[in-house]
Amino acid sequence: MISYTKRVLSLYKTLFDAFGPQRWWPGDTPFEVMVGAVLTQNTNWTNVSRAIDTLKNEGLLSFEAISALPLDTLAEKIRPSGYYNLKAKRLTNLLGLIHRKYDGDLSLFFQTDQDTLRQDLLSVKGIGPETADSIILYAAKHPVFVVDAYTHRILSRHGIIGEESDYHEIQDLFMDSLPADTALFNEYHALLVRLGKEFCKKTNPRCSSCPLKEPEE
DNA sequence: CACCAGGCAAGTA
DNA sequence: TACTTGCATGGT
Repeated sequence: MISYTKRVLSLYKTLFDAFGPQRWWPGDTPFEVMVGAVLTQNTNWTNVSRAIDTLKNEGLLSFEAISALPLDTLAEKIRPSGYYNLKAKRLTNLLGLIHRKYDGDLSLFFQTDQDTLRQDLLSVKGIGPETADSIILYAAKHPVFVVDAYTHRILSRHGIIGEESDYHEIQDLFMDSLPADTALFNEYHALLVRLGKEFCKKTNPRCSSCPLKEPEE
C-alpha cells in the first residue's frame, strides 16, 4: 500500500506533466479575485466573468463602489452569475465585515494572519469553507489548500479517499502531505479543476483518455 | 428536453 | 444528527 503522501505527490506530478502550469486565478487585483470567489459558487466561470466585466466596465469593481450600491442594483449588475439576489447579499455581508473590523482597509484585511482571516471569513453569512479558502489562497496569498467538488470527485473516484470524506478531512490530506507553499497550493488546485472540467465530470467521465487512467473501482 | 457549473444556509424529522 | 430544498443564469 502506497502512503497517502506519496499518492498526493505523484498525483501532482501526473497532473503537472499532463497540463503544465495553469496560471490561476483570473483577476487583476485581490479585490477582484475575492468578488469572483463569491460569484463562482456553484456556477460556471464564464457566467461569473460576464458579471465581473459589467462591474469593471461601469467602474464598480471597488470596495467603495460596491458598498455604495443599493442591494437590488448590485444584484442587477451581477445577474449573469446566477443566484444574483443571494450573491449580492453575500457580497455586502463580506464588505460589511471588512468595513466593521478592518475599517475598509483591504490591505490590512488580506495581510491578517491566515487563521484569523479564515475565522473572520467563515463568520460571514454566505462564506463557507471553499469560498473562504479561495479568498485566503488566491486573493490574500496565504498557503491554505482549497477543496472543491472536483477535488472530492477525483480523489474518491480514484480510490484515494472515501466518498463520505468531508472538506476538512480532504484538506488535511493535502496539507499534511505537502509543504505550506502558496504557489504549490495555487497550482495544485488549479490542476484538479482542469482535470475535472476536462475528464472527471459528474456524469459521463472520459476516464479512458484521462491522464490518471482508469479509476481503481 | 435534461443536466450541469470552482456552494451555502435553512428547513425538516 | 442526517437528509432535503432553495437559490438562477447560461452552456451543452
